[in-house]
Amino acid sequence: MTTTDSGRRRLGTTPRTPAQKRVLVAALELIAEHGVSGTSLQMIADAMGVTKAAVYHQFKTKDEIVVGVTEMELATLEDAVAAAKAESDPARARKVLLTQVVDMAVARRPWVRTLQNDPIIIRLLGEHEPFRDFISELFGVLQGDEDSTTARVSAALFSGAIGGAIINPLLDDIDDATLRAALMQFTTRMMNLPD
Amino acid sequence: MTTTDSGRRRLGTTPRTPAQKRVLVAALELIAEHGVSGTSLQMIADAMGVTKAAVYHQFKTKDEIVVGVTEMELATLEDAVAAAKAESDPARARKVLLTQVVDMAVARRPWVRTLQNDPIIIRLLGEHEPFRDFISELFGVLQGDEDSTTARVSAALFSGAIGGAIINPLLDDIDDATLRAALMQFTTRMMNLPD
DNA sequence: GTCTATATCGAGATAGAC
DNA sequence: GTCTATCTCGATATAGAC
Repeated sequence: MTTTDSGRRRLGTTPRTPAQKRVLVAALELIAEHGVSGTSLQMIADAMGVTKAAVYHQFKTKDEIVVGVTEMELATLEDAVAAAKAESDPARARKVLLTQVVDMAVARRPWVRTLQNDPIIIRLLGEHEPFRDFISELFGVLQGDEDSTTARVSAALFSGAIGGAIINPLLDDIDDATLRAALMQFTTRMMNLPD
Repeated sequence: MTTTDSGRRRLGTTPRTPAQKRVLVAALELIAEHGVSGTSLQMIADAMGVTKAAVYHQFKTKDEIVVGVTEMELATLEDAVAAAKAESDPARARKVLLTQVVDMAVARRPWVRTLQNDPIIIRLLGEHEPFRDFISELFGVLQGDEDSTTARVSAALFSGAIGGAIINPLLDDIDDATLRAALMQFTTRMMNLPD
């Protein structure tokens, strides 16, 4: 199925040709490292071993590529949000979601920084409706459907700590498993979750 | 004086003409909003009401402007680091430093995101020796001079949480005082500091 | 689906007058 | 200290052949 329970169109269900997927994969890696503004179509084309014109044949504008890449990555969280919403207990729902978010963030360290901080992605997340809806749904679960200031600050601290810690050069030499464990311990303590 | 106890040259002591200061102030605001790559010299010139050539007369390259802006902002933390190092008790030293860092981060919300996440600033912080030395000194105090994995993860979580929370759109409508209090409560709990 | 070639624009940067 | 004018390069983007 391509729609969620709330009627929203699932992210990542846009049909893509193999050539389009190759563009998105190449663009993802470059954008994660250099940011959107720092990544040119020439760099993407070079990474693929083709010319700029070939890339333009797949996507009409650079914006479409950025949207495509963002959509592809956010899609990995769709299942986590769905699973969390299926839980009846809000605390357990948060636990389920947080575990998945931490896993995803650790597995994709470089991209998380860009997703959370690149000025162009930020603007995109605010202006592109499917992204807005998804983010809003995700943070809704994180806040446990209560709109207290404390809940919002906790959710923001959580996402900031994850995003910030994961890309801090201080932690470059810490392996994924250790980092994941430390982050889970931290988030569990911060957000008063069940073990 | 322009050197620290450890012999390092203090950041922010570079002599600047008034015209240079005007450039840095204009550049700071633009870079904070659009990132380094997203800020052109034309944008800086327009914001100042002069031409590009006038800007180039003050700084030979865009890189020098970026270095200048970064130096100017990091300089606001020099006093905090000095005060912290003057404390004999490591726990109290961290407390002093954290308080100042939180204050600075809250007061300069948009810039903190760029400082921590812009790819070009990141590279600069790693390559420009004065910046490397300062950052290293700052994190040294944060870690309390013990090199355990836990201390490093805590320091990284701290800086990530501050940076991430401060610019999260979720918290845009929370006033500075409330945000500062929430961050202090969080950091105190996270890093096992005295109240 | 990919190519060569090209158009157009804006970027960083410089020369020299005032 | 600022200006006009200009250079060069690389960016996004398009046209049309294979």
